Amino acid sequence: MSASSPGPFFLTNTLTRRKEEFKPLRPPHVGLYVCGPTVYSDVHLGNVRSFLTFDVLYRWLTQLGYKVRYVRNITDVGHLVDDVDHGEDKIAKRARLEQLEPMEIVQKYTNGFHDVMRLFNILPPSIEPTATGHLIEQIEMVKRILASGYGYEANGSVYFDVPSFAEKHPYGELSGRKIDELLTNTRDTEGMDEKRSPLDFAIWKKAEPQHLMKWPSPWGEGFPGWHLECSAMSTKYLGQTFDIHGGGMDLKFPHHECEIAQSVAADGQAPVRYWMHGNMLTVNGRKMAKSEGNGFTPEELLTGNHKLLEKGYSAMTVRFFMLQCHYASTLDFSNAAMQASEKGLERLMKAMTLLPKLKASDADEADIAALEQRCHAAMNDDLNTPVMIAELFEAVRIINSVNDGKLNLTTTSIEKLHGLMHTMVHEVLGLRAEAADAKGEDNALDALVGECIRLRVEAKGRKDFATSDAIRDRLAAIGIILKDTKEGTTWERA
RNA sequence: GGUCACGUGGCCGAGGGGCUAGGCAGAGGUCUGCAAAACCUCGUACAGCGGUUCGACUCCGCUCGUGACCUCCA
Repeated sequence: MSASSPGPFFLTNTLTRRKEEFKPLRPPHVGLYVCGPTVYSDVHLGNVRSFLTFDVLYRWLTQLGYKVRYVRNITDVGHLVDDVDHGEDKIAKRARLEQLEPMEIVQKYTNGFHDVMRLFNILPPSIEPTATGHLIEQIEMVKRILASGYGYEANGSVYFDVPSFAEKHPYGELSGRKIDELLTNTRDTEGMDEKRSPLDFAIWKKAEPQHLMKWPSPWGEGFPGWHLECSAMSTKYLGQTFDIHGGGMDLKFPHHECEIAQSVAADGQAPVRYWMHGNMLTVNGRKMAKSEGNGFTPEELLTGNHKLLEKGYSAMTVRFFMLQCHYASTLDFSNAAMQASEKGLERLMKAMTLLPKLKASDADEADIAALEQRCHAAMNDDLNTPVMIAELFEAVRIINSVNDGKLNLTTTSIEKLHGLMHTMVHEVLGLRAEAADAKGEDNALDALVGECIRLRVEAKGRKDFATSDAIRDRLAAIGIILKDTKEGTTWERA
C-alpha cells in the first residue's frame, strides 16, 4: 500500500441494504466467495460484468493490504433445464446435442471461460473449485441438514424443508421475501410433487437411469441440488462464516437465500457477513441473458460481427466502459456509449505513456497528494470506480499540461503521480495498454515512416506545403497519423 | 398479480438538501503554414404533480414510464 492512509473501506451489504464499514473476521485475512459460471455455453458480456465487479473488489482489497483468499467456483453439474421433476441436467443436455461426453463439454467451456477472463484481464481466483470435485463435501452437507431436521428424503431425492426452517430461523432476509407472500405467489399448481411445500428445494436429486452425470449416495444414485455446491465449497475453503460473498443480482433469490438456509441448517450459523450483488448489463433496456438471446460473445464483440454491433471493440474498451458505471447500477450497452469509452480510454492511456517523459521543475502547481486521497476515497466508498475515473481524468489534464510546459511539477510530484497512475490504472482498474501501441516493435516500419517524415520536413523547409500535406494525407490513408509538435513530428497508428 | 429498484443536459453515466462530477459529441478560443493532438472557456440537466424546508434534482406522498426478481440465469 502506498504511504498515504487509505482510510476505512465501506461497501453496500445487500443483507442490510446499507453501506457498512468493512471489517474482516480475521484480519489481515479476507475470505471472498463469488459464484462462478455454469460451464455449458459461452460466457457473454453480462457474465463478464459480474466477474469484473468482483475482480475490482479483489484488487482493491489486495491494495488495502489484505491477504485475500478468493474462491470462485465452476459449476459443472447440477442445474436443471426444465422444471423440477422432468428436469434434465443442462450439461447433459448439451452433451447429447453435441455428441460429447459431459466432462468434455465442461472442459471446453471452462477453457473458454478462462480465455475470456484473461482477455478482460480478470485475475484468477486463489481457488477455483468444481462441483464435481466436491461431491463428498456436498453429500456430507446433505447429511448434516437431514440431521438438523430441516431436510427430508422422498423417493431418492432429498429436499430442504423451507416452512419448518422458517419457523425457527429467518428465511427471505436477503431478498426481502416473506414466506406467506412466497406461498401466495407460487405459480406451481401441480399437486403431484414429492415436495411437501412448493418452497422446498432439492439438495440431492435422484437420477433417472438415462441421466449421464450421477453419483452414488446414501439415497441412491443422483446428483447434488442446485444451491448446495456453493455452500459446501465456501464452508470447506473459507469456513462456516466468512467475510464476503458476491454474485449477480439475479442470484439473490433463490440461490443465495437457499445458501444461507442450508448453512444455517447444517452448521448453525449464518455463512456470510457481507453480501454483495452486482447489477445487470442491459441491451436496449433489457437484461442481457442467454435466455433472451441478446448476448454476444467476446469474439463477436472484438470483430463486431453481430447485428447489435456497429463495429468491433477491444476488451479493454469494454472493461473501461463497465468501470465508468457503478457496479450496483444497471448499465446499458450501446454503440454510442462504447465509442465514447473507446475515445476516453485512448486519452487516458496516451497520458500514461507521457508520464515517464515529463520534465520536472522547481515549482509545484498541482496537489498530487490530494488527488491520491480523492482516488482512495472514491474506491473506499463502495468501489466507486466512476468517480475514481473522473479523478483520473483530472490527472490526465495535469499530465498533458506538464507535457505542454503549461504546468510545473517537481520531480517528487511527478514520481508520486507516476506511481499513483500506475497503481490506479493498471493494478486497481486492471486496464492494460493494448497491442495497438506496440508500433515500435517494427523497426523497419519505424525507419520507413521516419524517412517519409524527413522528406516532409524538407518540403516544409521549402514552403512546399502541397507536397508536405500530400505526404501526410497519403500516410493517413494507410493508417499512419503524423503530428507536428515543437519537438518535431511524431507518428502513431490510427 | 406480489416484492424491489430506477427515471439526470445530444448520448453514456456520478452525485448528493444550499458548493464543478467525469467521459463522448457540439460551440468558441490558444498554439500551428494548415491540420491533428493538447490546453482554456461554454451549455445552467435532474419524468410529472403535490408536500416538508429559509432552500430539493437530492427527503416524503401520489401519478406516469422503464426494468429486475418471483423459474435456470452474472
